[in-house]
This record gives sequence, C-alpha cells and structure tokens, in this order.
Amino acid sequence: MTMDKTFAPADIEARINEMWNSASAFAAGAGSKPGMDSFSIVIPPPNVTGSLHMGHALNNTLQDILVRWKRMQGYDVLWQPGTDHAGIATQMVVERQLAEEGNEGRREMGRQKFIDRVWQWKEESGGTILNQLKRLGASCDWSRERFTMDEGLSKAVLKVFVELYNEGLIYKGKRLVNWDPKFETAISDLEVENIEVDGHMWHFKYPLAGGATYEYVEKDEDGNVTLREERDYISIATTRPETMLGDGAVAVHPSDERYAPIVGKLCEIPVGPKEHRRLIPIITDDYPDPEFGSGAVKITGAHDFNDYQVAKRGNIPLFRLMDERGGMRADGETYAVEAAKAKTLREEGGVPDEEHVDTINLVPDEYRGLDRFDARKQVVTDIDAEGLMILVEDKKVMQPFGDRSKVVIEPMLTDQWFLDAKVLAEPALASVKEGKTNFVPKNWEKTYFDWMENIEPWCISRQLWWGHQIPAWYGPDDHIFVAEDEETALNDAIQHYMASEGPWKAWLEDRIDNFHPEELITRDPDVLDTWFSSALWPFSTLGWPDKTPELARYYQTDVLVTGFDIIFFWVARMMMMGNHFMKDEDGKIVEPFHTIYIHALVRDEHGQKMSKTKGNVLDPLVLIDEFGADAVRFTLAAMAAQGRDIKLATSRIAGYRNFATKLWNAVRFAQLNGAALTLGFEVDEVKEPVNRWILTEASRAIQEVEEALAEYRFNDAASSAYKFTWNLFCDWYLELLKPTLNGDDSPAMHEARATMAYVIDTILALLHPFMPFITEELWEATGGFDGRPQPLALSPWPELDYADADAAADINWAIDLITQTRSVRAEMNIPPGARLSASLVGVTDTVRDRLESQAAVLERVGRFEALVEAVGAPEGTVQIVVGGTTLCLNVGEVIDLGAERVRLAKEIDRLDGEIARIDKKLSNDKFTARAPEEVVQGERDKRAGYEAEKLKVGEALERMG
RNA sequence: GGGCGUGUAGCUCAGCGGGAGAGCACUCGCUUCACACGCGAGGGGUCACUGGUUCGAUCCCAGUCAUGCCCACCA
Repeated sequence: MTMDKTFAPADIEARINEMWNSASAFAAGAGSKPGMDSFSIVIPPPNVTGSLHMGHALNNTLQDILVRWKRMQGYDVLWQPGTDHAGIATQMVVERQLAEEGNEGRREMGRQKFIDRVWQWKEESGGTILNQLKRLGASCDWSRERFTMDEGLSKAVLKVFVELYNEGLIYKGKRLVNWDPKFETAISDLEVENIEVDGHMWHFKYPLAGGATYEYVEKDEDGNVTLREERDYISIATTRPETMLGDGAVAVHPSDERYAPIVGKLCEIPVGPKEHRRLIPIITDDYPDPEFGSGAVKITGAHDFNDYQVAKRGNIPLFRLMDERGGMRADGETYAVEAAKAKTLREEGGVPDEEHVDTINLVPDEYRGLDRFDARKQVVTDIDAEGLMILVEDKKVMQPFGDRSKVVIEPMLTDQWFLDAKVLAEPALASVKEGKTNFVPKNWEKTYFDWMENIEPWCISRQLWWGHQIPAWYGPDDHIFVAEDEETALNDAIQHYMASEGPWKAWLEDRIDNFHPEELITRDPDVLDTWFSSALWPFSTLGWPDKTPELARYYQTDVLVTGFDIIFFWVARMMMMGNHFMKDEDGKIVEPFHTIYIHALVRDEHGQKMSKTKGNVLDPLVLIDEFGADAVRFTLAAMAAQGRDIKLATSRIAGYRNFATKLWNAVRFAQLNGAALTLGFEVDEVKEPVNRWILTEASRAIQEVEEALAEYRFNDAASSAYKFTWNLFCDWYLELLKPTLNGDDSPAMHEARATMAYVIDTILALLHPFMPFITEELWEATGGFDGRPQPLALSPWPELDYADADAAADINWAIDLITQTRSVRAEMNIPPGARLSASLVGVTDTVRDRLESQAAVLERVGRFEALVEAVGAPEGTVQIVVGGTTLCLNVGEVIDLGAERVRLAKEIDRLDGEIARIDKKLSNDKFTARAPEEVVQGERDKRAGYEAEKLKVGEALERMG
C-alpha cells in the first residue's frame, strides 16, 4: 500500500477503534496465552455526568499503557470500565435541566417521577465520558461496562449495608454534621473545603443577669495589675453573631482569674425583645484560650464543632437555629407558652432544661426566615444600637465551603447514618504497613496512615433522591428494621411487634395479612453517599456477592491507578470495604489491589491549576483533534515522572506529534525500500554488522522499556522507546542502510530489508502501549510474508535477547567518524553537498576491516568522494583523531591554515585540561586507596585515551608546520 | 500548627555519589531521491544558598531562603 507523506490521525483513529471493537480485542482474556496469570485493573469510575478532562486523560493513558503491555505479554487481562452515579452532581444536572426546560421541579414531580427522569437522562447522556475514553484509545472491556446503580452493584450495596449494620458498624444518630444549605443535605468532612476569607470578629457585651457586677482585673506577665474596673458584662468575641440566639453558655478557661468571680453566674444573650431574652450560664472548660480575644467563648453547640464538644462535656443544651436552607427557622408555635415557662424558671433562679428550651422560640419574629447572612447583619445592627458592641475587627477566617455547591457549610444537628470507620480502618492500615498493598510512590503511605489513624465516623446518609436508598424501615414507634428488601423488613417488624407487649401487637393481631406494609413500616428516605458504592467497586463490578468466575479470576485486582486527590474519598474506603468483605478460603484478607499507583495532577504550563474561571483549561478532546490521540498520550506518559505535577505545554504535544510523523515516514521509507520479513528470518543468522548493531540496540531498548514499566516509570519507558526509534533507528540505522538499499541486488540488501522489517515490528510493538493508533495502523500497513494474523493489540510483546559487542564497536566507530567529519565541515563552512576526499593514517587491522566492510556507508553518509588508507598525512588537510586513527580531510582551497592551527591547539588544550583533572585525582592517595578499584582503573584508562588522542592531534599540528 | 513536595539551559522537565541531559525556543547551514511536523552543526547552566559527611556531592545529611499542595477546631 502507498502511504501519505504525513500521518493524519483523524483519518485513522475512528477506523482503528472500530477494528478493535469488531475484533473484540479488549474483551477480558483476549489474546492471553494459556495458563497465564490474570492482570486486572478497575477504572476509577468517572462521574456519569462528567466529560473528559486532562486528569482523566492522564489517568486512563497510564492504565491503558499497563493494560496493553500486559495484554501483549499474554496475560489474561481485564480492564473493567464503568461510571459512578455521582449523587449530588447528577441530581444537580437534572434539576438544572428541568428548570431550563421550564418543567416542574423535583419537589413538584415527586420522588419516583424524578428518579425516573434521572434514569432517562442517564440512558441518553450518561455514555458521553466513556465514548470520550474510547477516543483516547482506552482498551477497556467495554462489554463489561458497569454503573454504580446497576442492579448487581446495588445488590452489593444492600448486602454491605445490612451486614455492617448487623455488626454494629453502621448506626444512626443525632450528631452535628456538615450541612450543605444549597443541596439541603448532610455531607462528609471530606466534601468540605476550608477556605480563608475576609471576615470580621465582633466583640460584644453579654450583660450579667439581674444587673450583677464584678471586679474585672487584668495582669501582665509579671503579675502587675494593668487594668481594674467594675463590669456588669462579660466580653465575648465571635465571627458568627447570627448564631448567638443558639448560645447555650459562655465558657472561660478554668485558670482564667479574670472571670473567676462570675463563673456559675448567668448572663443574657443580648438579642431579641428584652423580655424574652434567654439567660445562659458562665461555665469553665479547657477549650477557651485565655490569650485569645477576651478569653470568653460563647458556646453554640448546634452550630459549631468545637462548641459541640464543649456542650457535650458540660451538658449544655443544643439549639438548632436554622432550617435546611440555612435560613433562621420560622417554626416555634409553642413559643409564648414555653417561653413563659422558661422565664418563670429563670426568675426562680434555675436554668431552663432541654425540655423547655427546645420548644422556646429561639428566633424572635424580626429574625425569622431571614437568611443566615442577613440575620448576621441584623443582629450586629441591633446590638450596636443597644450600645453593646465593643469593637469589630477585620479578620481572615477559615470558612467551610461545600466542594460542589460552593456555599458556606453550616454545622447542623440532624439525624444521620454513620459508619464506624475506625474499626474498618485497622485492617486497611495493616495491609499497607505490612506491605501487602504498596503505594507508588511510597511517600503517599504517610498521607494514608495519617488520615486512617485519625479517622472519624463517616456520615454516609444524604438527603438526596438520586442514589442508593438506605435499606432501613421505621416502625410506628421508630424502631429500626434494616434489611435488604421491604419484605424482609416487614417480616422482621411483624415478628418484633408480635413478640412485644406494646399496642402494635394488638394492632397486628387485629389485621394480620390484611394491611398495607406502609401502615406498619416506612422506609428511610435518605440515600447513601456516592462513595459508599464506589468503595465496593473492585468486587461489586466482578459480580460480588455472587461467586462469579470473573470474581475468582480477576480479584484481587493488580494495580489501582489514581490521583492523590481521592486517596481519602476512594482509595482508603476501598481498602476498608475490600478488607472487611473479601476473604479467601482460609478467611484471610484479600486486598482489593496489591499496588496503588498515585499519579500527579495535570496543571497548565505555568503550574496553575486548570480552571474554567482562569480560562487555562486544556481540553483533551480538542488536543486529540489537533495533534492526535497518540501524541496526547505519549506526552502525558513522557511527563509522568513520579512525584511531580505535570505542567502541560502544547509545544510538548506538538513535539510528540512530530515523533508520530517521524515514525510514519520511517515506515514509509522502509516500505519504499522493500522492507519485508522473509520466511524463516532468524536474528541469529544476521551477518552484517549494521544489522547486528541495531538488533543489539533493539534488545536493549526492549529491556529498558520493560524495566521502566515494571516500576511504573512511564516517563523512562517512553523516553527509551523514543530515543531508540528516532535517534538510533531513524537517524543512524536507516541512513547507514541507504547505500545497501540503493545498491545492486545482494544478500546484504535482502538481509537489510528483513532486519529493517523485523526492527520496525519491534518498534511498533514497543510503542503500541503508548501510541496505539498509529502503531496499529502501521502494523496493518506492513503485513509481512504471511500477513498479520492478529491486530497489534493482541500480538506478542517483543522478546529479543541479543548482544553483539563487536558489531556495536564497529558501527559506533563509523558513527563517531561521520559525526566528527560533519562537525568539522560545518565549522569550516564546507558546502554540505561537496564530497571530500580523505585518507586515514595509522590504520590498524580492525580499522582496515571496518573500512572495507563499510566503505559504501562511510562514503555516502560521510559524503566522502574517496576514503583511502595512507601512510602519512597529505599536505593541506584537516586532521581529526577518531579512536587512534587520524582522518585527513582534503578540503582543498577551503582550508584556512591559521584557523586550523587554532582549532588543533584548542583541542590540545581541552585534552590537557582533561588530563590535568584526572591527574589531580590520581595523585590523591586517598582517592587511589579508598575509591573502588574499577573507578580508579576507569580514570587511568580515560587518561590513557586522552594521552593517545593528544599525541595524534599534536602530530597533526606539527605536520602543519 | 502538622504533613508532603519542588527549586538543574530562556521555557517545560529528566537525571541523582565518580567527566551536566531531553523537548521546545535560539543561532548557523541544508529543496541530501522517508520525513521542513525534516536533516546537519552549534550557543546557552557557580545543578537556589550555607554548612556537613565522603577520596569525590547537582545527587546523601543539616540548616536557610523561595515556592506549591494536603490536613488541622483557635472563638
């Protein structure tokens, strides 16, 4: 076939993909050799709403390189693809779509109809990102695509939830959680981003109850009194005045003498109508720092995590002030009655207990329904108007934001489900400590350890609709029944109540077999955190809890390839779940993977994080359109050095696009010159030094690529393959072959054609994991004597153990000679087209052989008119020392004798410098005594070489007179 | 406050105990019959700084400076 001059990726990528698809080239086990081990990777499932970004491109390129490599090596390979249902993100996308279409909203639709709608969206648009992965060339087994809300995966989720619940590792409780007022759901600690923003700190006076006063005394470090005054208030500082209405106490440090006189007394929250203000106690706790602010802290247990701890320790009531949207709650019908009770209680010298305060209208009318930030302004204004504001400072404050919603997270007291992560973390921690699962690079272990060792309960419930609904049902008395399905839960409930003595026993006896389940039990409306199902991904995708052949074959998976940003979200949780549920016949833990390869983040060329707002986003699909998938992949691999972020510049991609073109043209050249594997070609029978040399180098390249990939040094693997292809094969081998290929028909020509074809096959195979499209295309284009029985993707990885040191020495000598000649020619401005005659002085037998066998090559590539042996250097020649022999170039009239003398003198200077440096070393007794013998000998050898060269150059200089 | 990382050619990055490398950019020369997305030849670096270990340090150790990221409850 004829090939175009340049390689046009767009023309072939779709076709090659189609070919792989119809050949089922990526099906689990495709191309594997009998009896080979499995090699499996589960893809980090992208969000079903996602579209391919550079991070995905890097992540999946690296996986694909490993998978294609192992597949070619004959392993039984599975790369398991799929997507994640991404609870919040997906619900958000569909809600936005509903709004844009002018449709009724989620709440109006109702749960079931909304969920149906999301499924519909998923069927229509959910495949986008996987199709984009195909464009990248990802060789997943697409026939095994999974989705975290598939029937099978949902079954796994139910089973895990029920088992963990029965083991007491999942529980429900009223806790302070991170509440996202935009999505109106709880989120986990990990979904909160703490960001420093400009804020204020307000200092307020909390008047003491009943107008009481005390003597406030401040002292300096030496105990001298610096301030003494009578106060009828305690000064507190806050960044969140709107939470004052929920204060349960004011806390001071027990050692703080300033407030000792008033500890135990009551003070007033100076907000709202005076007659209804709550009084709160002044307590001691270790939490307040006497050095910070006034040393007194208001305690708002229901809206601050620190305060929550203090409140629990001090038995301080918790007052939830806000509704789901972060507005000041507008309920409180019992306000008048209950507040009056509380007031009475206070007048009698008591503190309202929880029973009373819970129903007190905490939020006075003027704040009701206000957004929390408006409420903040209002509270500040009102306190200021009353003259109780001491000062307001500008201050940087750390504020929690929802990672998806970007709104300020509100700590809220709600009922939620939790997973006791501490228990599950133990074995997950041990597996890494014992080296059964290894991080690459290893330093990520520390991050993992730190987090796992300090792990907090995981809030797994979400107040969303899209997701795995929690399999818990509540009886009429709120008794919880957890089961994999409603029928089981119902039976459990019936049993439970029949065995009880309560009213529900009678109710049941009345209408057993004749009531609707919902009259007895109702299902918890919450769904699980998306990451709960992702945590099961390595085994749920393989069919667990069923005992499938795939599970037996491909679990444990081999390597997890992912970014460090989801070590906590995903990696740690897969380890916890995998280690808890996956055991072998002996009951020993089988980790989800033996290696965790953590790759870098892709940034822009200046190291900035790519973001839409900065406008520095590189879209991999655009880059693929422009440069081809192979170039994008190769760039990412070449830059994937461990332990550093990737700063991606398009110039690099262009460079590797050029590499693809180079490869294309090399193969085209070979084609034009009749490259073809001949029947029965055996590398061991190759005779020509040039061929033996390239086979030696090919063997080395294969080994380098293998070693690098085995250690996940993708950049080293890429660069070895690159250098071999371009700098050795193209730059030298093909050039050295040209005289033979253009010459008369000869055995050498046939050997060249065959070797060329053989090495091209090797190159295509070596590069295939990195550049699958062009190599596959060229593989087709270069079918040998028997055609191509298999796509390259399923062809064997090259095996070549070949080394010929003599041939290498011969060819390297020729390369050296040509290089030095070129250098002199360029230096002396000799027209590139001019052919020079030259002679060699001091020719040994070895060199004579080389001259003889490579005469044609030397003359053509070195552009010599004639290259002959001579006894002495002819007049008017430029002399170069090439390994013990002096090459005398007859440059004719071009020669500038003065310049040539200077050139040679400079050369001698350089050699003198080298010799002096070595002499300095060798004359150091400590060096010769302590350095290893081979190092010392190496220096001596080098010195001898320089000496010999210097001698020749000196002779050349002398001859010039 | 804790943890991890990075400072090597103009730019983006490899290397990491024994003479400083790549790609891009730059300079010079090439319509050499595969490739100008090319070929050939070049210029350019006290390998952040200061100490230490060593026969020998860009590489190992300590400190300093600069810079990035992650975690963390200072109201």
